[in-house]
Amino acid sequence: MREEMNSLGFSIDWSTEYRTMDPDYYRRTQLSFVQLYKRDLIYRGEHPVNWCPRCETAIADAEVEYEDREATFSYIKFKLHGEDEYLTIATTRPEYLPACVVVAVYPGDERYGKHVGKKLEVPPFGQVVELIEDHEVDPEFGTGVVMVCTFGDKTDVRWTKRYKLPVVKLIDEKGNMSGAAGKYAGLTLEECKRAIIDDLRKAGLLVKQEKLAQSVGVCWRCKTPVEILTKPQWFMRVIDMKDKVIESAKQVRWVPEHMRQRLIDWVESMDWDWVISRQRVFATPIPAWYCTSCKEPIVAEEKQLPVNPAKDKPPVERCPKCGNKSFEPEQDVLDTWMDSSITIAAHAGWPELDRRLFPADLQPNGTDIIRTWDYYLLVRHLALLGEAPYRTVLINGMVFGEDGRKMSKSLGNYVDTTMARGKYGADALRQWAAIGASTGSDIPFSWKDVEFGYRFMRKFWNAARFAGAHLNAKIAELDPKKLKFRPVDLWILSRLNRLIKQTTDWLDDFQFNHALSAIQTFVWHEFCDMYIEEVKHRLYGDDSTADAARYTLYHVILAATKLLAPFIPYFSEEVYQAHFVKDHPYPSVHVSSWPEANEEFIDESAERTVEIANLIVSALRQFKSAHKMALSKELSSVEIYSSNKEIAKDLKQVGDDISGTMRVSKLNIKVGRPKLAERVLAVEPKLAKLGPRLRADAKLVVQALREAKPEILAKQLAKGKLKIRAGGKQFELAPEDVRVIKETASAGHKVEVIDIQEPALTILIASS
RNA sequence: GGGCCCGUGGUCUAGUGGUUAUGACGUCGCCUUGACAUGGCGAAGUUCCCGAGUUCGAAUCUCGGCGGGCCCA
Repeated sequence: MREEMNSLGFSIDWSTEYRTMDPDYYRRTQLSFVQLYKRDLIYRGEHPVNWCPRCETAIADAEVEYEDREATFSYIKFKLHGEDEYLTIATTRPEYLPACVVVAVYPGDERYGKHVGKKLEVPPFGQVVELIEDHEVDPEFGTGVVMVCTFGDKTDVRWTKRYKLPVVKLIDEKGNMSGAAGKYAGLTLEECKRAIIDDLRKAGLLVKQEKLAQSVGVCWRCKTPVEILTKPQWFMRVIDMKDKVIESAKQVRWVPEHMRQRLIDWVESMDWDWVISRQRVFATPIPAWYCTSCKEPIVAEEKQLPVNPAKDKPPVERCPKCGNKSFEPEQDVLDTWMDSSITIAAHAGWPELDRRLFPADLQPNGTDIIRTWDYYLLVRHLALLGEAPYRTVLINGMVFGEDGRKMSKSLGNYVDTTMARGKYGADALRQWAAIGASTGSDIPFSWKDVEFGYRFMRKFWNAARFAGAHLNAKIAELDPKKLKFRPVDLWILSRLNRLIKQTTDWLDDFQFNHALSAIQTFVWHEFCDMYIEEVKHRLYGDDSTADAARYTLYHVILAATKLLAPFIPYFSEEVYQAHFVKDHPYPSVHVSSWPEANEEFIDESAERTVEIANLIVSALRQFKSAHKMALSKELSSVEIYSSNKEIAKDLKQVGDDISGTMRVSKLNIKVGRPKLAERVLAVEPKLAKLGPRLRADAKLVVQALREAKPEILAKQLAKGKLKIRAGGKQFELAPEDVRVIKETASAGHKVEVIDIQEPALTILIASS
C-alpha cells in the first residue's frame, strides 16, 4: 500500500504516520472516551441498535448499507376482539407477529376510522393489541393497516417511543427466535417466517401473498440483513449536537459546494445516538469495568491510560455505589470510527495541540464517506475541542470501470493502479485522474485518457529535446532587456504568463481538470504547433533575433515544467534534471519556486497581432494541405490585404515570421482590397452588441438583415452607417454591430484566394 | 418516498445568459516537416433528454416530465 502510494507520487510525510492500534494512539482514543464520559457526552444505556446477527455486534447507522431485494408481502387477517370481523394487515416480516404490540392506521382513514380504539387479536398467539392512529402510516401502502412490532424497522422504534409501548425481545444475538416466540423459539428468522405462514394458512388467516421490491438494510461487512434489538451499549450523545454540527459544517469550505448539503442532510436525518461499543475482538478496549454486584460502570482515570481492562485494575478499590470490592472488565471494544475520528487532533499532538497543525487546512476524501469520515471528525472534534478540525473539505468522486459502472471484481471491470501504472507509468495515470472529470464528479477509468497523458509527455519531451539542442549555458543569463524580441516571442511569453496566473487560480480552487487541460493545450497547440514552428527559421538561419527566441524557448519550457510538477512529478523532474538543474540553485523541481505571473509580460498588442498571424499561417497550411502540397514547398508570392490600416501595420511586423514559417519567397501586406470581383454573402448581426441595445427590437432587425440584399447593405455600410427599417421603425447600425461575410472570386485570374472573415483579410497566392 | 448531483457528436467529456457549442478517443482524407509519422494538417458527425416558462437572446436560469448515479428513509 505504502509502496504503491509512493510509486504513484503521493506527497506524504511518512514520518508522521500513525497506527490506531499502537498504545500511544489508543491512549488518546481512550482519553477522548474518558473526557467525553466525564462531560456526559458518552453514556451507557439500553436503546435499540442495529445488530448484525452474523457478526454478533451492534453497528452504527453509517455502517448499514441498503440493497434492493425481492420480498414477499403477506396479507394477514387480524380478528377484532369480541366481534366477528377482521382487519387485514400487510407485512414483509410475519416472523415478527409475536412481537406485535399495537396496530396503526392513518388518522381519518375512512375505511378504518370506526374501529380506532378497539382491540385486535394478533395471530398466531392471539395477544390483544390496540388499534391506533398515526400520521406516519402510509394509507396507500398495502392495506393501510400496519402492525407495530419491537422492532421490525426504525419506524417501529419511533412508534414504540412515541406511545410508550412494551418491548418484546423476540430475537437473540444470533438472530434466532427467543423464548418470546413461544413454540417457534430456537428457529432462525427464516424458519420461523415459514412456520408462521404455514400456520396462518392452515388457520385461514392468510389472505394472499405477493412479491415486493424492497430496499433492505444490510451489514456493510457481511451483507447480512440487519436486525434491530436492544442491549446495554455505550453511546455518544450526538443527537443533542445536531445544531452545533450543522452550524459548524456551514463555516467550513466544501469543494464542491453542494457536498456540504449531503452532510447536513445526513445529520438532520439521524434518529439515534451513535452506538460506539462493538462486540468484536480486535479494536481499542473500552476503558471500563463493572461492579460485579450492582453492575455500576467504572471508567478509567486519565492518568491510567492506556488501559486494557482485562489485565489492568480499575481506579477504585470499592464500588462507589455499593461498596463491593470485585469488578469485571468491559468485554466490548470501541467502534473503529472512535479511533479514526480523532486523527486530526492526534496528528497535531493532542492533548498538547500544535496549533500549526490544527485545524487541518485540507480534509480530502470520497463522496462515499461524507457521513462517516467527515461527520465523525466534525462531531468528535466539536465535542472534544469545541471547533471544527478542518478548514476545507475536498470531495472527490468515485472511480468507475471503463463501462461507467462501479469497479467490482464480479463485473470484471476492475483495473488496479499497479496495472494502470505498469503500462504507461504513474504520470500518465495521474493525468487521467486529474483531467478525467470535474472535481467531485465520478470518474470512469479510461485507458485512452491514460494514453493521451503519455502522448502529451512524449510531445513535451521532444519539444524540450529540440529546444535543448539550440540552447547553451549562457541562455539562462541573457538580459531580456537587451534582446531583440519579435512579436511571436512576446505573444508566447504573454500567453505563458496568463497561463501561470490561470493555473495558479485553478489550483487554489481545486479545479485540477481545468488547470491541467489549460497547460496541455498551451504546451501542445500554442507552444509546439505554433511557436516552435514559427521560430525554427530564426534558429537555423543567421538571425539577429535568434537569442531572443532561445531565451523564450528556455523560459517557456522551464515554467511549463514547474506548472506540470504537481501533476506529473516524475516527468517534470526528468525534464528539470536534463535541462535546467545546472543553472539553478534548487536540486529538484519539487523544491524550486512556483512560477509567478509577471504582469509586465502580458502584452495585448502582441497577442492581437500574432493571433492574426497565426490565422494566416493556419490558412496557408490548409491551403497547402488542400492542394496536396508538402508543407516545406515554397510559395513564390503571397499578398495579404486588409482594409484596416492598423491591422495591416501590425501584420507588417510579423511578415517575416509568416514567410519564414510557411516558406513564402515574396510576401506583401497591403492596405485595401485586391482588384478582384467580390461578392457579399451576408451581413450578419452581432447579437452580443445588438441585443442589449435594441432589446425586443433586436428580433426585427435580425429579420430585416436576413431579408435585405447583402450587397446593398454592405454598400451602405461602407459609407459608415447602415439605416434599416424594420417593423415600421428606423434603426441605425454601425459597422461594429455587424459582420460582413465576403467571398473574393479567383476565377479567370492566376491566383488562389483565401478569405478570412474575422478580421476581414484576403490572401492571394500566386498559382505556380 | 426525501435530499444532492447528472443527462451535450458513435463513446467519454468541458461549458460561468450572448456570434459558428470544448476537447479527447474513434471514423475518413491528405502531408516526410529541420523535436516528435509514437507526428502534423484537414473533413464528416451534435433536435445540447422532452415540454413549458423567464429573457431581446437559454446547453446555461425557473417549473414540470422522462432517464441515470449517489446518499438516506
